[in-house]
Amino acid sequence: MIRTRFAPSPTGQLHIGGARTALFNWLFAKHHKGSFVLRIEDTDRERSRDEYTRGILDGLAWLGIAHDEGPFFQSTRTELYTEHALRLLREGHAYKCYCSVEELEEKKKRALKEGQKPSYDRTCRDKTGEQPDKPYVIRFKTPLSGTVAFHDLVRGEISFQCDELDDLIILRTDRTPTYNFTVVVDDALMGITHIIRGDDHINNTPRQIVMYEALKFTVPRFGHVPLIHGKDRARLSKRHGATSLLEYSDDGFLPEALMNYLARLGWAHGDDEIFSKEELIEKFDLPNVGKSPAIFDMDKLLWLNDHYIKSLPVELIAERLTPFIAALGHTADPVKLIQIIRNLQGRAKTLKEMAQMARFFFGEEIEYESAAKAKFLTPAARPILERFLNDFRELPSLDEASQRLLVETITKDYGKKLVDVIQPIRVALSGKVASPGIFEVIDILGKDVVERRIERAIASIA
RNA sequence: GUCCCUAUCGUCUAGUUCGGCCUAGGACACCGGCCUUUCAAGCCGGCGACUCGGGUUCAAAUCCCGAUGGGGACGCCA
Repeated sequence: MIRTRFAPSPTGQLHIGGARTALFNWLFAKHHKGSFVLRIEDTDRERSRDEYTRGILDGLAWLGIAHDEGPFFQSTRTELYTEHALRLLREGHAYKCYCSVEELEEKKKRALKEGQKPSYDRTCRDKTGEQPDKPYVIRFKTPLSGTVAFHDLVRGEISFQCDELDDLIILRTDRTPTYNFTVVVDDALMGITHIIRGDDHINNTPRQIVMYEALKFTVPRFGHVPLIHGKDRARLSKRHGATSLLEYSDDGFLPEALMNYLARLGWAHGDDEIFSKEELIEKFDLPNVGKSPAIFDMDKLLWLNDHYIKSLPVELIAERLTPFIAALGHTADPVKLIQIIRNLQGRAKTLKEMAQMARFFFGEEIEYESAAKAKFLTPAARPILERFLNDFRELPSLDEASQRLLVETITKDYGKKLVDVIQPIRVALSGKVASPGIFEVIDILGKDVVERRIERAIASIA
């Protein structure tokens, strides 16, 4: 059975790149009827924070990615790593290194200056004898020669010369394990069959493979997916806008849209653009993943979000929109809310924007946009509004046909165009020059509110 | 500096495995038109790319080599 994992470190928010890696792992596992494991790599105790772990968990849940096993925390598994590190030491695959941080820093600087690669010079590799009073780290004995090659599931053959690799620290002075070691131990012990991760890990792969071999573990398959870049073609970071997954939630994006977008970043299935979660599981596979980095394109995400706002069931949109309405200080009548959404679908690209647009449907007082008032709430418009108000009071029904007849009659009587009558009304009711269809607005607002707002608009002209 | 990865419209990509069906397809964005009570949406149309140079071949976006561009990695971070 295929087993994949997502192994973030809780040293920051779950960002778009991480989320996509998680998504690919999850889709790959689901596609092959396998299992998806979540593991939190919190071996850096300085920088790991519980709030980030929570953020990662919440983010994945929001996106709709559910892990089958875990979350496992590396901080609870330290004995395991120590045990295997000691085993390597015993079997001659690792050694104690007494070099101090300062010495190493010095050596590196010198090497770089002389145009050499800044890797560890293996001073302690062949030293014999203990130095009981000195602190030490345990380093892995990387083979000195030969090549390490592997078949990458998205890139094909990749090989490295062993002399490019240096002897990595696997246990720190304080006996805590380091990343390249824990990842090997855990992936092996957890039975991970396919490691799908960002291509920034390609360089780590040969180092890890030699450890798998020394530990006599089965080497898993690797697939390195390209990183996501910002507009400047550099790795995505804070300055590229919303980078935490949950920020997209707060900004009014739908998880359906984000999942669809993320999946299409670096992966394609012919010319298809729209994929439900089920379709993604059915169609996703590693051979279709591209090799070059993709640039995050907000416009396309917005387009997809817009698409899902229009196509998901209104009830679902209502449920998702409610918190945004609440954030603006309003509560919506469920029936009315559905009506409002139907009129705003196709106009708003995000839930946040939709709530903003829906604002005038709520509350008693509305504010006029100054440009709108200046242009349409004019002395010239006053008689039209008065006439409308007068006739509207007598209107027996708010259905579109009755309303249309009324507005058209006024238009004809004044020798105007439809737009000349409707715009002042629109501003009177919404405060803005742009709104959903005016008859729909009137219907949603209801007779009383319409009358009061027209009265107020007339009074405002004065 | 060294190593590794990568290269089709502005962006995401199809096509590359098995060279001809590619005068390179789709989508986003952009521009124009239609529709129209505003704004959107929708519909129709337009702009727009095989990084470059050598090969191989009757034929190359597709295969080979090189250059260049871009990215990543070189931590007692993950």
